[in-house]
Amino acid sequence: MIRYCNVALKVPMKNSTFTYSFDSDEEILYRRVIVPFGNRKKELVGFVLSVDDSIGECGYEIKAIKRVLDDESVISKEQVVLAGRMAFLYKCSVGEALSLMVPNARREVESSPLFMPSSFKRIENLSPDQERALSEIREKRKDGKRVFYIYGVTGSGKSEVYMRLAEEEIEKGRQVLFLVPEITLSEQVSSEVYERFDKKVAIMHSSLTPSQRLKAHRAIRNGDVKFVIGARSAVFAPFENLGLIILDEEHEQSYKSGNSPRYHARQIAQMRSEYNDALLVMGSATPSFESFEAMRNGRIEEIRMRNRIGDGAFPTVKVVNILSSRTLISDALKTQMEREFKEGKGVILFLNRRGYSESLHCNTCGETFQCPNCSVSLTYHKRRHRLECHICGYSEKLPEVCPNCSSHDIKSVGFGTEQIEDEVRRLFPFKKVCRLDSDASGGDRKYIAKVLSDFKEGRIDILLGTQMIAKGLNFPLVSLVGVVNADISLHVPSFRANERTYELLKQVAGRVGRYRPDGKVIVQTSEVANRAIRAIELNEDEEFYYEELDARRALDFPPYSRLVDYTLRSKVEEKARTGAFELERVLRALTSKLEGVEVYPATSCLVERKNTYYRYHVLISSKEKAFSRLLVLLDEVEALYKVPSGAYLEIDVDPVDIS
DNA sequence: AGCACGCCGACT
DNA sequence: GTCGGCGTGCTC
Repeated sequence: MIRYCNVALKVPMKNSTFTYSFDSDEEILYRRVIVPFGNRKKELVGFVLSVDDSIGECGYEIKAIKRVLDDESVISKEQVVLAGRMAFLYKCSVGEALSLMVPNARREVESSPLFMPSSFKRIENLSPDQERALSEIREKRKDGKRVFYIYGVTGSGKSEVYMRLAEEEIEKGRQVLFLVPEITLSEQVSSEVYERFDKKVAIMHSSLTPSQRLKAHRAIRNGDVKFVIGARSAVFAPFENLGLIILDEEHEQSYKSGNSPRYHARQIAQMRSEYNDALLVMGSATPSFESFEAMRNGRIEEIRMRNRIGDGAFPTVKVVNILSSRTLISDALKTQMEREFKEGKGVILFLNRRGYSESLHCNTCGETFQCPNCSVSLTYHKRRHRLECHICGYSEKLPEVCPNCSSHDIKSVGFGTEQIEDEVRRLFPFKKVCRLDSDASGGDRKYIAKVLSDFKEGRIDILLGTQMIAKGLNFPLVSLVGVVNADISLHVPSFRANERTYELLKQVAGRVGRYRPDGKVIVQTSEVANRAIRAIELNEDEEFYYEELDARRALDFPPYSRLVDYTLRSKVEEKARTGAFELERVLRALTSKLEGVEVYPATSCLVERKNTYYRYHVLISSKEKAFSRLLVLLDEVEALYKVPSGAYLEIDVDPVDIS
């Protein structure tokens, strides 16, 4: 019998579902099929979303499904609902959203600093904070609350709270999803997880092979797996009976996807929690402003954990003004390092910039060495004798002379970890120094693990690194962390600069003092009066949030507004620019009657040219109450605005950063 | 996003 | 005269 199917295709059109006929009695709902499409050479893979015996009058020819790919359904009702909600929120097609949820699709790259949950071993004696957190969540859950946030300092023992909740859910026969910023589980930690959950565990590595991935999906879907741990994309795992989602390190940017559809794992987790009536427990020592505000107005239940387990104490923070300093390492930092060495202890130095110097300039003609593909200067990497673009990866041999005027008089401006390494070796010639950043490690997990264990065991005196050493790692013996320059994150032109700086410093400070009372943090900065710096110095966390929130409210920025960012790119600058102005006009007209929505003038992006593309963007800000009506209106953009040929339009709803 | 159709410039 | 540039429009 001939039946008619709605098939969702992975095409970037508003309506991505098309009707195809299918001449067989085979059950094909929620399976993938191969269909012809337009005049394309290769046929497309689509998802069958519904099957009907008849179809109404239509003005087009209905083509037949060529082949059925699966012998069972590969998506669930929940995932179809989720894809629909994603299409509406992120302005992608249903087919694009669904493609994220099946294992075979080319896997997206998830990148973020190292993350190592300390341990998943069961702790028998809970701290008072842990006991209270658990009973509060249980109580309020009974009262119908579903979304919780464990706002707890580093070392307060959030992990064990998560694990207890997970055990309880699994006991009830439900499944648990544990989201982390990045999976870098050591052998030891993963075997702890397997042991704790009776091997009914799936660890969603970014480096799983397609067949391992498929196997994991099957096991999750048929319930063999009870506990899934994974990064961003694991939020789409095909649970049949989801009872709990844990979102650890909620503030982490890596939860937001960098490519279309630009979903946020936190938002997806919210949707799935709602659909399944599953408990959602987020946690961090430095909540995002969105979540802080949500706790404040009661949309999320706040669970505080203010105390460190055992003898852990908060490090004392000393801020050193380097505004007029000529040295990279201040006397204060140097002196304290010497003291640490006298006690036989190691020191961590943190700097948020790779390479030797930020850029090179010719003193004769004034030329700055720029990337040929991007509008940024090239970073000098001394060890490799190369200039590199940190945006597109372009790299060239260090020129002997200025390519513009052949002068030898070239100076470097700004410093990175390589230069600090040289300086530290000069200051402490007899100490063992090791630099750990993505250049030094080359992403080699083994090498990283070796360096970290060498440092922990005292074979390295000074560990110098970027973000890579700032997060999640734990160094029990270290009592001094030096932040070489906190200005770098402060000076990025973003409304989140303070938030990012605060978060980073707090995380860095969390590396010391977890198990000791004498931790010290020295922060070198030229902005000693900055709110984020002051908050770290004085340990005034909530004050910082309140002050920064006031500033956000005054400017109508998140969390007091929602943002939608359209970016138009083209290799021809004129097309990108005029195209963006036209888009601005269309958006303005479209939203003119909508109260609480503002369209900002089109401007070039912060990095105007990226990977040979010129980029312009149009930003829309919306009050929460107008946001869903805005989303409805934005569905019209495709029809009202035609993208110039050779130009590409991308949309980012709730961007974490506007660039 | 593809892919073909279609209408104007310099080549065997 | 044709090859081919990429602007335009459609895809069940």
